[in-house]
Amino acid sequence: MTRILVVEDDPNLGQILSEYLQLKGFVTTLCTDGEKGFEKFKTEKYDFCILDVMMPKKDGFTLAKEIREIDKTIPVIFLTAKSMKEDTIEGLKIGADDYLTKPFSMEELILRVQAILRRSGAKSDQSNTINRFELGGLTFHYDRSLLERPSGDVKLTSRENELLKMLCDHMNQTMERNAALNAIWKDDSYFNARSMDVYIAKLRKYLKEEEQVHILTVHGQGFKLVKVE
Amino acid sequence: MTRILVVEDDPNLGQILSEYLQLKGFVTTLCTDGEKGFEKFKTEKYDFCILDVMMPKKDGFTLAKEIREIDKTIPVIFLTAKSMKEDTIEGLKIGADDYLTKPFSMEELILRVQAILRRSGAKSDQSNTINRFELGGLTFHYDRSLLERPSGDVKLTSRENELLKMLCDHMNQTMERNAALNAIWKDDSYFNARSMDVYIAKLRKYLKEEEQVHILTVHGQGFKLVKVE
DNA sequence: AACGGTTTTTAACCAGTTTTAACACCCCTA
DNA sequence: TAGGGGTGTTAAAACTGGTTAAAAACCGTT
Repeated sequence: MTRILVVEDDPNLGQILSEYLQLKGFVTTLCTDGEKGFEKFKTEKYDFCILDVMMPKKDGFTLAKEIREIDKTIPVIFLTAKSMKEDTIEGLKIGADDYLTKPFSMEELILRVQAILRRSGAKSDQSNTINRFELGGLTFHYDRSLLERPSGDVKLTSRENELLKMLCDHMNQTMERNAALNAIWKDDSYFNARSMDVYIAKLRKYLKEEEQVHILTVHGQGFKLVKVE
Repeated sequence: MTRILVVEDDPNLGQILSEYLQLKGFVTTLCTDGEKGFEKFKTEKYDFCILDVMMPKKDGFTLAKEIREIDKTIPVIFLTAKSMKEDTIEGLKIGADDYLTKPFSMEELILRVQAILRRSGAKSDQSNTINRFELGGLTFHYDRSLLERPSGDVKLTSRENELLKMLCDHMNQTMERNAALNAIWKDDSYFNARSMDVYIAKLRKYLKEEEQVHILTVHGQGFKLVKVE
């Protein structure tokens, strides 16, 4: 799971950006100015920042500088309206990982984010991710692809494992179909969608014995892993 | 020391490039087509790639794709005659770190190389590979091709040794099939893939007595050496 | 060059995983 | 309440990997 902090003062663009990233399987937080962005960054854990350069109250460069004081290695992409030389230089000094000049295509943004994540290696995906989930009387170990149950453990296949992980990451929230498909199947085609339905059925079978936990469908949207305390 | 692989089909440009980089303190290898470039990459260790996009036999994108299967994090700069949009997208998909459109100044190239190296951190010094891995109650000595076990040590053959090393280097992450095949077998053909499966089975047999450690398969992707603490 | 032991590849068959397909059912809306 | 799209379920098909053993390649020694 990759959590992205999006700070963009244009609410429309910010919304579109945020939703598109979620569709592609990322978890995002949107802030509309630099100060709010910094508050968010201090209270929650993020793996990636996408920052507008020109913003009221606190500009993107200043924000990046402050963020980098807390986390020196977090990847940062700047969004900038102009492609001026001094902007580029300034950004590089702070340690920007990439630049996008408005207007840009969503596809290009996604590709750049993925390129940077690939380069920065698995260290972020690794240490940040939760590996153990308590599901009532069951325990799910993502790293071991194992679901521990009183009635006997289940070795999960990789698809089962990824899907259950994603449901757990969205515990008590709706996990959108397209987000899961893009994150796990890398493509939200019709057949992959049906494939996912098959896996949901399998997971339901595994979880059946634990009454406190079940996967419910949100018609037309996705699935929700519900845990009753 | 930073070793740069330069693949450029124009011998004049390639020569100038190569010499200029050497002047700046880099160690370079020049290849004049994609196939030769890939051969070089497989047999020697590099820290950086500068690839021409349009080349005979094997273009820069294809080459980069193959290189990235072996080393996912190695920085790549493309040299391209045109600055077309689809080229950019295609390059980003593969994970380009930067672009230079011909003609470019040598100075600009150097600056971009340095910027990327600064960004990707001081991990260029990989000449010191780890030789000893603790696998629960077992100890794997790569340099001695030896797996120490309570029940008796195992002398590993070179394929066993390389494969176990690669799994250990990717501890708790997925080691991709193609990456291993290209790195160890130097070729990801069908039969080599099957050969690898045979070796995975052998390693599993050696590791069987240690419950904390096992190789699990990530269907369609590769294998993951998991260590439970 | 021929031998014997070791390592690696090839082959065949089997087992497990994932996708596709088909059909039934449900939910929403016109 | 009829219709269409979304979902549940099951089973077969397609694909990928596990296992074993024999064949081939390799290597040092004679």
